[in-house]
Amino acid sequence: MAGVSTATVSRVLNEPERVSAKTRSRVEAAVAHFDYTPHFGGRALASNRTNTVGAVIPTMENAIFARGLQALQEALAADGVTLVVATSNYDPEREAEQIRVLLGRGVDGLVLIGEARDPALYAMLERRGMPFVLVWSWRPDCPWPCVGFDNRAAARAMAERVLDLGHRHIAMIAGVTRGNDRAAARVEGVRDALAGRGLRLDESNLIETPYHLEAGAQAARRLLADSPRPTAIVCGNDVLAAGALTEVRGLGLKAPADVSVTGFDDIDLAHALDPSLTTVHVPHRRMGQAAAKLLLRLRAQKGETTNVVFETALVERGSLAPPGK
Amino acid sequence: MAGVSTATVSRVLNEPERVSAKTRSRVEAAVAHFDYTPHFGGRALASNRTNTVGAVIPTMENAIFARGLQALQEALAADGVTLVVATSNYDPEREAEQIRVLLGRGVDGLVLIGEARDPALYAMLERRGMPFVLVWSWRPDCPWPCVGFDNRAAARAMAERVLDLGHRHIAMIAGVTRGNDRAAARVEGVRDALAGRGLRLDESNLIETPYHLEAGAQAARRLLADSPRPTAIVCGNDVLAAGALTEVRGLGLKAPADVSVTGFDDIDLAHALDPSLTTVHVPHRRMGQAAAKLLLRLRAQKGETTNVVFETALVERGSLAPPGK
DNA sequence: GTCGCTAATGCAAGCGCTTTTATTTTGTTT
DNA sequence: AAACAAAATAAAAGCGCTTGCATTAGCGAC
Repeated sequence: MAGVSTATVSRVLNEPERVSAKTRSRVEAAVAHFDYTPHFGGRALASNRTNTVGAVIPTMENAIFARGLQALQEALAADGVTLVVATSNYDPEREAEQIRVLLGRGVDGLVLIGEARDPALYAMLERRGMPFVLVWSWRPDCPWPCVGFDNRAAARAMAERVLDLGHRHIAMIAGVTRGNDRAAARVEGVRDALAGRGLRLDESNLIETPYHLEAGAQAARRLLADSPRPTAIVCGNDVLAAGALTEVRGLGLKAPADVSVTGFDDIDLAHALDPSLTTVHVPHRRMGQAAAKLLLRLRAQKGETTNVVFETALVERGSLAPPGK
Repeated sequence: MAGVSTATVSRVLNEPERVSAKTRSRVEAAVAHFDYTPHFGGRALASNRTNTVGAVIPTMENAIFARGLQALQEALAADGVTLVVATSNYDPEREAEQIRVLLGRGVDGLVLIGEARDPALYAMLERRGMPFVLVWSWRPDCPWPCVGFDNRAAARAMAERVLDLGHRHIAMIAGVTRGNDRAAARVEGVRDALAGRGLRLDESNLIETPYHLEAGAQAARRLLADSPRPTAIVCGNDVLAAGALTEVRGLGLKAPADVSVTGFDDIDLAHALDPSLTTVHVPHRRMGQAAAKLLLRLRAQKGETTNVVFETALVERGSLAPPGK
């Protein structure tokens, strides 16, 4: 209709500046008239690019990843890149499988949560030259491009604050650490803090459990049945902490008077609780944006990779107080 | 390597039963050996199918859609279909744009939230023969394939329960109704209930606001500044209700003694609150599964479409009580 | 007007797969 | 063992786009 070859149409769509203004407007008119959309497959086949990146997250069901993901998506969209999200349900095998699915879908980049992962998988990604970035996790000498924060140091800081307030009998409700370096690092951080005061987190004071409200509640029930009761429960995550708080109330106890509770992540819900939750604030959105930026850079040129580390902040709210207060 | 033509490889991958066991295993060995993944673009180009469906949701940031989406994704994955999610941030123009992006990505089906939408958009989808299903919304004579529940009836039932308990001065915090039929239907439902008792929801007792904790809190502050105070605040959504509850506490009032609060959606958080939230339970997961099933059917054959309606249930928890109790 | 140079466009060769059609192999029947 | 049918495989033609290269148009200088 515009009286030009398909090559010109292609150029109008992809590099408009290479086409004269006159032809371009004619082509654009035809495109608009026929409501034409380029065929994705043809495009992918010819250019060997899909302008798609994939992310595998543990779950969409709790809000932990939602905000960061949203920011990631927005930042990618600004560069015309679409985000495809898959979930692993915190299962390493399932994660590997989902990564394969995404590769099969021709993504040209990956965002993965955390670092703990079969080396063979990393090898495969490198062999294929697939750019990827790890988010949510960071440690001083991580060999992969990553954007995150120091889970261990943050957990340590939180536990130290709890100790500073005078707590000595501290229990922890952690996420499942298998295949989850963040959960594991948070446990280590708490151990670090306790060790600094000559204390230790023995087995009876540490419960690992999936990140669900109900699981947090159950864990709290078990911990609080102990005698003497712990005076503080440090949780690996806000959802667990929310569950714990609910259970504290359910047992007829008062937080923080009878037992203090702390969380991690600072999801919205944290200050809707009563008492509002003392937790570790994590800059979800900025992490998502930084991840997008880094991944786009990796994709464009195999340039140097600069890992990005964010600071976390301890947010003190009502759920933490000195013991017996 | 397997000594067969590409045609045979293709068959092994797509219709294994059409290939003899011997050749098949040879091909599979070669596939495994070279870690071969079919090229997505080639596939899409040749078969004109991407095995991808798109969903446009308002936001990932609050948990409302997370669970349903997760279920949708799982159900689609069981059929080898990948879900691509885009967000509109409750903005109709942005939604239209995202739909175009997804079409451009060659999705072969769409899941959209709610029904309110430019007719031209529906026309375009039909013209292209693009299968789609509407979720989260249902009304008796919806002309499009939909899977949802009757928001209006559910809101009405909730408001009637509030009235039954003796409340007469009822206020409402609703979501923004522009381009959001669910939010609008919920307001209508509350109006219906009030009208049934000869009452009405006048302007000073209805605040429309985005679905955020903080917005809910602010709205509650304004409503509770009224004199006399409303004895019950019906919220269009659990997040708003959580914000309202926080504010009630912040004002030094007690729920439900001074003011009852109700929500809608029954997100997890609802029973972690104190008081726990009386709300309308919505079968998110089942909705997601049903949407997947319907969409896959539509995609396979342009057969008859049976809309699916789910029942909602009023879940009474601590935040609702008779006035002054 | 012709020439040379650059900018704009067209030509045509794939990209890696699926699918129809043709051919070969295998198995069955007589 | 020949003849045939059925099953398995190969051959080859695209699918709709991008892109390197060839061609043409446009334009200023002589």
